[in-house]
Amino acid sequence: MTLAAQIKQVAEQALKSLFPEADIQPSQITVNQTKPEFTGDYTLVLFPFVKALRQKPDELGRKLGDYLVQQGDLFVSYDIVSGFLNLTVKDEYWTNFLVKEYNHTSFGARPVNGKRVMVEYSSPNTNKPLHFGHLRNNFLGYAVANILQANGYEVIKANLVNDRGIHICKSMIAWMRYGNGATPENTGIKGDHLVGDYYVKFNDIYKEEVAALTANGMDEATAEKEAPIMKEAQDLLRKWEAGDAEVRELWKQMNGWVYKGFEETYGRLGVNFDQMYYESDTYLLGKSLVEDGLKKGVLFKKEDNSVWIDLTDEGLDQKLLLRGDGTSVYMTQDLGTAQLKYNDYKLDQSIYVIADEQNYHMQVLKLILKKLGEPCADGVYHLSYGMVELPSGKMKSREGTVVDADDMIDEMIALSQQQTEEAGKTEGFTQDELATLYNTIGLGALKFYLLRVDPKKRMIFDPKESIDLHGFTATFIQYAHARICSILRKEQVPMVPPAETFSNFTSTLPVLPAEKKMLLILEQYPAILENAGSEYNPSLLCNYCFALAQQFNSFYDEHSISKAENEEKKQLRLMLIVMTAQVMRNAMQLLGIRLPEKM
RNA sequence: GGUCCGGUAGCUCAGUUGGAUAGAGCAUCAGCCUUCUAAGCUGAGGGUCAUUGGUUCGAAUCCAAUCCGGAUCACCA
Repeated sequence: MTLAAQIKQVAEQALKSLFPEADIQPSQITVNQTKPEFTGDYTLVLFPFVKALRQKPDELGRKLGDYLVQQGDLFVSYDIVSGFLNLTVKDEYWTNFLVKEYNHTSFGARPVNGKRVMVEYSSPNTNKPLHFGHLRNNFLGYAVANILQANGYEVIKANLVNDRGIHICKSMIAWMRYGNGATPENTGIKGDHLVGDYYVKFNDIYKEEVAALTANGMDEATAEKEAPIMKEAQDLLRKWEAGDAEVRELWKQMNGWVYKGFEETYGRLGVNFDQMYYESDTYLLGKSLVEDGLKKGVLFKKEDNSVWIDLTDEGLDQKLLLRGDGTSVYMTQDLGTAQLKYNDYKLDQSIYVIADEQNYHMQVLKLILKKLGEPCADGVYHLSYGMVELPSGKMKSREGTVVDADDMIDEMIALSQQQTEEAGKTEGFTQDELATLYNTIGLGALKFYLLRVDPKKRMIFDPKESIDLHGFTATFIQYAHARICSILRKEQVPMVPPAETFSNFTSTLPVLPAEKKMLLILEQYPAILENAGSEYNPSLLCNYCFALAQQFNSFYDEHSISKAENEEKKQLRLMLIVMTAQVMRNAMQLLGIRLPEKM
């Protein structure tokens, strides 16, 4: 149990035994960390009780404070400041905590809870390369999956690839018309980029053709439908659906190029998947669900034979589930895929990492599953995140106004190289080690930049401003970690010392303020990790790690570790920094960010 | 128009069920490297928490209304 929770419990007990006649609700008890300008570690707010107990705040505080200090073994003293009971925890608690946990490699992780959850993320279209917005999705999904795992869940990372449909046909038709047999091999262009180039080409030609038609007097709406290249793309889609061998062959080939490109990018990003789903396999699913729904009377048919669900009593609209000709729509296949996932893995929870533009769709999906009585319905959770936009607005791959993911990675690595060289910190590294270091710093900065903001908030990225390597960044945390490792190397203490290393440590001296600040924050890690899991919010770990590194840097500045005042302080501080580095590594690893031992 | 999300320092963002004088980073300014890594530390300036009203011992936080920004409401995916 966390210290804050313990204090809450002890306070409740104290109130009950001091005022047995009063009705104290646990929810009334608020325990906060004491503000730095007051003495104390944790603070109990007295106001909620003054009325019920008919006590003046300060009197109540004295009674409570006396009781807590005398009866319990947690506090050494208390202080009352206008209605706030500031409690100081015994040094003994802190040193015991440190000795017990300093080399605990999985500190904060929770035991397996027997629940299985799928995190679907990335889910790219195969007609273009990944851009900056996809990065947020990938980092978020990967981090949330790790965080849930650390919270005891069995996690399956899934990727539902949108490999069929009109978008890929657009790339295909442009390649057929203008490609001259271009391949990644004979052009040297990465496969996903090559296919993306033809997607852009399609849109250029399409625009020209529409312009030509309107110039001849056709109205725009008709022109958009009648443009030859669009009709050819649609024709291609029909052929694809009919199983035309030639079309399928080209489709397979071009998708193959894209997959190879994606694989490379995923590798650089450090993300991976346990289960791939392809829409070409799943797009026909869901029809049987619709049939069942009709039988159950949950769905209804219109005159033209199309199938609908009425959600007006939920404040929503009617939603189409099957076209008049019996073909399925997006929602139909999503229903089927939800069922498929559930049947494949018997999931307790199914998380979809999808941008907030699909909030309505996901809300409706869950609702329909519920109305159909599907067991997977309750577990469906939309992890909705805000889109990454440019100062000029949304990124549009059709118009080529995107920040490409591969380019961004290259830029970040180059930036970290440049700044490392400028700082003159390249000595003592081999070329290979430097390459690894630049990668660690560059990708760390990129990931942290995208993960540090509350997922549901949209964010604006200005490509003109490079991502900072100072302040609230991964670099800051990496640097603190490297400093710790440097001390440990010097003192010949392993990163994870065996239990006997500090077995002769005994605590006799007071814990100093800077030391206690670190212990306070370290003790809070398990609670932060749990929160990050229950809220699906990696940014909590970003904030936490930054605060921890900040605290360490202040500590480092104020107290020497190697040349501590005496042996006891040296040992205590070594344990302190061992644990700090361990917690940093654990938390950052969940975010997919590595911490160098030297930088 | 309906629904949902957001509005906190010049900029980017924290602020965990309502708690003390609203905090970080960037940028600006002033200090700190014969001492474990200065990618760091210390300090200063900078705020009508969009607006108004309400709830109460207490509101950035809860409620209502208004203003601004965004998303969505397809026989698209």
